[in-house]
Amino acid sequence: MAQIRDVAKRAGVSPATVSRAFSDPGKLSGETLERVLAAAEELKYKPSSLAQLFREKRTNTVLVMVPDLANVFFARVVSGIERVAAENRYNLIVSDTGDAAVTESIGVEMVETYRADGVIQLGERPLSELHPAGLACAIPFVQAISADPHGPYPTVGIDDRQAAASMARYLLAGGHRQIGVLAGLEDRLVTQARLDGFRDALAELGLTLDEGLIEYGPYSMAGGEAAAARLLSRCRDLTALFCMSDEIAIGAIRTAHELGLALPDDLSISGFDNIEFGKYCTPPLTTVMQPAERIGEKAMALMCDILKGRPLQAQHEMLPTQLVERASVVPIG
Amino acid sequence: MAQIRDVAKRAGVSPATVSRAFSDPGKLSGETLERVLAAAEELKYKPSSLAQLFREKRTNTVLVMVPDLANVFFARVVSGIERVAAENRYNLIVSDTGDAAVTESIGVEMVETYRADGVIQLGERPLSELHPAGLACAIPFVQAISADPHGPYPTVGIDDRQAAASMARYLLAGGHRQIGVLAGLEDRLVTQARLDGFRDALAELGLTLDEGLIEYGPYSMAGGEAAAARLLSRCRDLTALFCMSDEIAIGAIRTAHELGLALPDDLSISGFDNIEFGKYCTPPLTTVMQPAERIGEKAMALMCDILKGRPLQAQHEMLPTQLVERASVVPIG
DNA sequence: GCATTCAATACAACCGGTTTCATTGCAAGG
DNA sequence: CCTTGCAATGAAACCGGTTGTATTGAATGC
Repeated sequence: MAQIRDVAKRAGVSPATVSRAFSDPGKLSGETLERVLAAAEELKYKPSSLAQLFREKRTNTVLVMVPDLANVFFARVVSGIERVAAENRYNLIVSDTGDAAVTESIGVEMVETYRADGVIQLGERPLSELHPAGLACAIPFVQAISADPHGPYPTVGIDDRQAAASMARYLLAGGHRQIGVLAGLEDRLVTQARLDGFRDALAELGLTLDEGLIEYGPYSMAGGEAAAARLLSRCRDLTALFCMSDEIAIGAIRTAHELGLALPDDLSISGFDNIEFGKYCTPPLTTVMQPAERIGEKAMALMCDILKGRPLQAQHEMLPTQLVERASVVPIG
Repeated sequence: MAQIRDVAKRAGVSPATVSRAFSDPGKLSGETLERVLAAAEELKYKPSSLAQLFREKRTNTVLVMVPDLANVFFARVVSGIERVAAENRYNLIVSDTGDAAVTESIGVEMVETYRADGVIQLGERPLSELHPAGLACAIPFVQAISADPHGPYPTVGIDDRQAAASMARYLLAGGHRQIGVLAGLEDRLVTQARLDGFRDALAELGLTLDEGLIEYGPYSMAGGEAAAARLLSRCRDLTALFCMSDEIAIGAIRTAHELGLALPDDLSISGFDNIEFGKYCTPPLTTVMQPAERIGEKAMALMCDILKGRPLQAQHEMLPTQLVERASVVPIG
């Protein structure tokens, strides 16, 4: 691979001039510029990113920490991040953090050792636990999805409480009163926020949530399948299931089918997220749309702002959700 | 951030000694080593990866080019790649190439400009088209999924022809003779390979494939939905649908439901890939398991071999598939 | 006791760009 | 005509590690 010195020699100029030909062409006389570019072209010269980045002390790379890459919802968010990253000529290092609790520290280390300029965290694993004091300032950090809007760092997500409340109202408007809740993992903020939303909607009708109708479990199809089995065997008079994610709902649908229930007439089931599969369920899943790609795009845009030193317009972006009416929820009776 | 010189000064040694303390501790006397490590610890010294990589002319990074990140199947492959990459301390730059045809060249450029050490390409987009002459030698390159086993570079995948044949035999053994084929995109090698497998199975019974029963379309749920609609309106006596991917099959199931068909009795539908959602379809999808994670793992392992200069055991890995019997295919009658 | 050898460590070059500062040369102004 | 100023370019330092080579000193052998 040709180097800058080779080009300089061929063009009869100094390396500095070649460097300037690319970074600040206006500084050169037209004739010199032409000669340099021609020489670079002939030698197929491309600056070594490694050398450039070393000099600049930047990596042009953002680390994205994903709890589960195989999860369609996260994959869509990453897809959105990817788009904006490409536009801004950033690379993405994608790390599947799995369920290990320690992995956050690698994010900090990646930045400290100059492997990434910033970290985007998907899902709920606040780095602040590890760097309690002013993490937001210490390293460029953005959290997306199920973010704590009261945390110290910028976040992008939806108003989980509001969104859950809207779905709950929809179920209640259909006359449902015995509504089981297939919540996700109990210790997640997002779970609590959505439960709060559900309670809000109940409260508007003067009702309260029967804690016995809540069944917790992993945010996955298998988790939903199992949770539904537990809940449905315990409570036999439910008319609807409020699921905290589409995957949980899909698992619940399977369980319901296996119990011989006719959906949606015997049991209404609602989801959350609006993953593509929902449309292809039997019956098609009524759910709350979360703008996954746009959340990713916004998160990366925020990261770009931070990295370029621009002031943030907002610390906590809340993107609009939308209730998607399909066939899995019907009015009672 | 503390630098190597700071540590050297504090430990009363030269920077070279500090460097060796990490890269080759055996070279130092026990006492010196201890002093250096203590100093590094106190200053919280971490070597700058940027400087190291620049010196080494390596990036410790592999570029993964994915046609569609939001596709669950690809996501699982990436997940497998990720695992092996992490084990070998490689970073992944993930690039969603979308449907643009030119994006391959960025892979080459990424390597040439020292942004990545090698490229793993998922799906069918042979870089060889751009670098016809001995690409395999020019840059470290591995292709996974629907790979051409006769190409010039290492590949990891399955025996598509064989796998398709096994599913076809299963359908035929169930007595099906009027089998529609929801093929993917016609111009893909993988599509042709699976069609060949289907023909093989027919030939074993002295039958030939009626080209009129093939319907091409995108490898997606929407594609399957549309293709099924076209095929089913054209051919009314089909007893089974052989789909080239689970997503296509899922789309077909939706169409069949909408046409009022009772599945699987009126129509058997088979998939290909074994994505998680297949198990949760109604009816649960009979399909061919492709070991997505293992393909990813193997692809990254191959890449590691190449990058470490180890000889490859095999140029073309074919991982075993397995027929997954569920409820969407039943014998005729 | 002196030469030889080897372990331990320091010195300095190097990776390939970018950038600061110095230098040159030409044009404009007094 | 000489000075001043600016545009264009070159020389060299620099980023922060790694590594080849030189150096030192102690141990070993004869």
